[in-house]
Amino acid sequence: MSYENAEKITASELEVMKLLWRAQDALPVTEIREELQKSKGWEPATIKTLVSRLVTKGAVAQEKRKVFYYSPRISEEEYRAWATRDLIHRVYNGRAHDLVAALVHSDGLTQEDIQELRQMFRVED
Amino acid sequence: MSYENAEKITASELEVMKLLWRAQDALPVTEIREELQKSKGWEPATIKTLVSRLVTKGAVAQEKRKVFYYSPRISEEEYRAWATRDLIHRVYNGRAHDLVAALVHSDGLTQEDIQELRQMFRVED
DNA sequence: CATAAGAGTCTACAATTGTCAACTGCAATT
DNA sequence: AATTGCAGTTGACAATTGTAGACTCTTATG
Repeated sequence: MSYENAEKITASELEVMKLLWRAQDALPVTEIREELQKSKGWEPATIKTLVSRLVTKGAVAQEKRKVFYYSPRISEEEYRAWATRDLIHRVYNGRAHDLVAALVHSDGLTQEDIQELRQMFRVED
Repeated sequence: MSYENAEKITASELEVMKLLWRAQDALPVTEIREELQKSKGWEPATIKTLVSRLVTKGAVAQEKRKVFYYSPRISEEEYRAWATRDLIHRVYNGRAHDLVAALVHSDGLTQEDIQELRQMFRVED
């Protein structure tokens, strides 16, 4: 499933997705709750809502066992690709290379990053 | 004024900002309206709302003449920097170079883009 | 088997966003 | 001076988002 036509994932929902992406297997709500309660300070109810909305949106699959187990239906890479294209269109008027230019000139990259990127560009052909 | 503490600019509002960034001088609503009515099909009321909200948010300045003239208070570069940092944090867990990696591997860049980027990285030191 | 914990579902509610209409006052034109 | 058009302001309203409580039904445990 590509992210193309999927509904938009919101910032809060994205935190759930990131957790699911990090996990290798499907997770029961229990684990999702434990994690996000600690890291985000969210109430269990909030977490349950987010997971439900993600299921409704088709971004997360639920698998019935004793209890539902949840796993991502879109990969982090797909989402990243979409989010990046979205940024390029919305903010950079579709010019991908303007984004990279901005990156290079910003202080967002460390000297090491720049080195790495050079490496990357050398390797890519 | 840096964008750091400014309130978030929404997608619709961004269209107004882009117009103001393109214009060299401050613009009266008349011109903003004409442009966006054509390009976006928005009603005058909608456009007026967006401009007002941007003024309230501090993203746009109004200068009193016969009629108010509007101009950006934050530059496109500042906004781009902010939006890009935001993407990197939200989606790439703070790893700027992961973003570039994704870009390089995506089909978002043409072969020419890649050439250009190489150039960029060569020049940058 | 009775009971408690908590997963799953439903409902809620304020803030934000996308869209726009109505009113009000000034300014140009007759 | 009277009229008309439109800038500026206020209000509106539905959809989305962030955040969470309440209720129900299942399942593990005494």
